[in-house]
Amino acid sequence: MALLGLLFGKPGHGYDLHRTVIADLGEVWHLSQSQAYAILRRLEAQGDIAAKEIQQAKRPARQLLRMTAQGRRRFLKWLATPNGGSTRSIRMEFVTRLYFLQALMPDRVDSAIAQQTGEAALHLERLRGARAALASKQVYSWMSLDLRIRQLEVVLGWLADCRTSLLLNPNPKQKET
Amino acid sequence: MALLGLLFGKPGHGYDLHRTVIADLGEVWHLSQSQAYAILRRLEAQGDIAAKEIQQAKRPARQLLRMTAQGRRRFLKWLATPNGGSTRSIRMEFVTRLYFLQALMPDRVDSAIAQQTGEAALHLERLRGARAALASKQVYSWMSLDLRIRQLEVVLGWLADCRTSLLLNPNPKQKET
DNA sequence: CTGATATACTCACCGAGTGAGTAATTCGGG
DNA sequence: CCCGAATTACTCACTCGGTGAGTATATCAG
Repeated sequence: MALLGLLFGKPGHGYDLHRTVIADLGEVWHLSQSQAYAILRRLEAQGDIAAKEIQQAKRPARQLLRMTAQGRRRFLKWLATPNGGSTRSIRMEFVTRLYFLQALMPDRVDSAIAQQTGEAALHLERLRGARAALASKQVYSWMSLDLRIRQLEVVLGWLADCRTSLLLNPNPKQKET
Repeated sequence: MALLGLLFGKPGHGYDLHRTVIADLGEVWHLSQSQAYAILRRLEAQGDIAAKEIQQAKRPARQLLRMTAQGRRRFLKWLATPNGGSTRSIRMEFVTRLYFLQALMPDRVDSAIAQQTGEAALHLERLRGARAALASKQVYSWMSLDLRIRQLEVVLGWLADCRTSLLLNPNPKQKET
């Protein structure tokens, strides 16, 4: 979805998309070049992006990629979908959503954070319930769940801090690594 | 490695191994049956386990699996290897190591926790360094790293709590779900 | 006696991810 | 002016993680 989103508005080449992800979201995703191309092939096969071969004088042809109408729909839908209670997906997908929201529709950043906070709080309650329901014999399941709960608690504080720092510091202008 | 470890000492069937994982480590790993069999096939291909076909009167043959000497070496090596600084691998692999350590060599539990704490603290320092080194432009990489740091801090507290609760409550006797 | 549950697997498929390789162009330095 | 290093732009082969459905038999409760 990050690769798809980078084609929002302006077409581009696989190579550049990968470089942009590295530069802007390098600590969020670890994306190898081959993986990027594999994902782009899939997006094309699904009809979310379309490629145009551009013949060049001396170099081999390059593929200019653009988002299709379907891809646009899917991207916007993804952009509005909260990321549930997995810490991992919050650290990766949710941060990525913030990246695009800030760039494309900065007025929605605040509500996205609020929405995600709600999701996380809900999930936290479910996990607390599950932890309480575990038999005392299941020590290791309990330990694992307990860690997840503590981490979600941290996420809630982090989300609040994200909100204040993004509101104080609007439009951070990325891409200038 | 969890599947391999369950064959330590006593041979067993893929079916039972899967069930044991579900029962004892259900919140640690989410392992489908087919995935379990796939992993077992790989372990066999690698020579960590060996299968013996057991013909039965009316039913189709079952595979009795046992650990090989090589598998034993690999398992014991894994059991002594700390899990670095990924919160995920701490929640999953490290907890699994504790599960086996408690069952097979309970006297090593304490030092394993201490060792893992050291690893986590080290990693935490590295992450803090990386966060400090980030350009102020890279807002989203910063956010993601910041969350990882907060989560590792939580992990350190959790590890300390694990230690006290496992020492107070030795040999929890699993498998009775 | 019949239908749910338990036992014990297999198969086909997709997505995530790595590492190496290819092939051209540009650019800086001796 | 030429050589080598970096940059641009991509491909290939492979392994691992994971899902969902299907198969076949046996047991057991109502």
